[in-house]
Amino acid sequence: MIESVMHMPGDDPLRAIGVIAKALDGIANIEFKQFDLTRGQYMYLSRICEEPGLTQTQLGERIKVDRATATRAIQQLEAHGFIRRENDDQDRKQKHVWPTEKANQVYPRIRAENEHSTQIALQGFSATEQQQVKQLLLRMQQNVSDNWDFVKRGGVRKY
Amino acid sequence: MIESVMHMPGDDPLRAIGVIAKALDGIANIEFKQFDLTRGQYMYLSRICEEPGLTQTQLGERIKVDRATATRAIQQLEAHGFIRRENDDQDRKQKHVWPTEKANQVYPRIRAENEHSTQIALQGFSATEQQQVKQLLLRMQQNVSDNWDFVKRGGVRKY
DNA sequence: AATTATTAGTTGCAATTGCAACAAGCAACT
DNA sequence: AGTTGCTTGTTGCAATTGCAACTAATAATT
Repeated sequence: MIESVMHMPGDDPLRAIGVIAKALDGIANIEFKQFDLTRGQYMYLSRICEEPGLTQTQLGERIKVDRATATRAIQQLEAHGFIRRENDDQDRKQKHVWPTEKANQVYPRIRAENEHSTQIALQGFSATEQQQVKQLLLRMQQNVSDNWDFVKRGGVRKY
Repeated sequence: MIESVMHMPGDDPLRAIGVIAKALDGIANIEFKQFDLTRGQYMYLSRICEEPGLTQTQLGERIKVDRATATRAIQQLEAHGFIRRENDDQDRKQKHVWPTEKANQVYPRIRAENEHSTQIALQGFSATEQQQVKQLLLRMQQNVSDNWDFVKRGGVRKY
C-alpha cells in the first residue's frame, strides 16, 4: 500500500512537463488563429524570426519534429507569405529559411502571448524560484536532446 | 544590442518545456510501437491504468486533449483490446474507462520507459535539484490548468 | 576517377487531430 | 409539467503528422 503510493506517478516531472506543454500548445494554437497561423506554426515562425537563415534541418531539430513535418510546415508558411526559402550557396541540398515582413509583424504578438503564459505559469514563484526553474529546465533540455536524435535516427535505447 | 540580448528567448522556460515534451513524446511513440501502441496512446493508457474508472472527460482534461481527440483515442484503445468502456450508473451521458489485462501487461513497460527518460533528463541533478524541479513543475502545471480550460471553452485571455 | 554511403528535402499513404455541428441526457428555470 | 440551457460523447470534414520511399547532392571509400 505504502509502496504503491511511493511509486505513483503523481510527482513525475516528465508527466508534468507533458501536461504543461500540451496545455500551452492548445492555448497558443487557439489564440494565434487570429493571425492566420495554423496548428504549431508559431513554433516555426518564432525560431525563424529569431534566427533568420536557419536551414530546415536545424529548424526541425530545434523544435524536435520529423523532417517531413518540418518540410510541410515550412512549405505552408512560405505559401502564406510568412517566410521565403533559399538554397545554400555551398551545398545545394540545404535550404535556408528567412522571415518576411509579414512574419516580423506577427512575431511580437507571439512573444506577448508567450510572456503572458509565462506569467501565468510562474505565478506565485519567487525571483529565485523563477531563476531556478529556468536553469533546471535548460539542463533537462540539453540532457534529452541527444536521446531524441539517437532514437529518431533508429537507435534503440536499453532499459 | 544589449536589450536585444536581454529579451532573446534563450532562457524561456516555456520553450524549454515545449522542446523537452516534444522530444520525449517523439521518443516514446517510437519505442512503444513494439507494444502495438500508436501515437500518443501511451498517455491515455497510463492514466487509465493508474485511475481505473475515469470518465472520458476526466481523462481528456488530465492530458489536455480535445474532447473529439479523446473520444477517438479511447475508441481505438477499446478496439485493440486495451480498455473497456461502461456508461455511468447515474448519468448516462458519461462513460467510464477501465483497463483490460492487456493494458495491465503493457503498463509496466510504459513505466520503465518513463523512468529511463526521467533518468536521462535529470542526469547531473543533485537530489535537492531533483526535488526542486518536481515541485516547481507541479506548481506550474496547476498554474496553467485553469487557463487551458478557460481558453478551450471559448474564453479569451487579455494581454 | 569511379563507386558506395550518407544526407537534406520531398512526397505518397494512412493515421491522428481539432473545429464545428449534432444527438442524447441532464440541470435549471418558468 | 414544459421549456430552455448546458454537458458528454460522437462524427464529418479538412488539416496536420510521421513512416517509408524517393531524388538529388555531397561525403567517404576504393
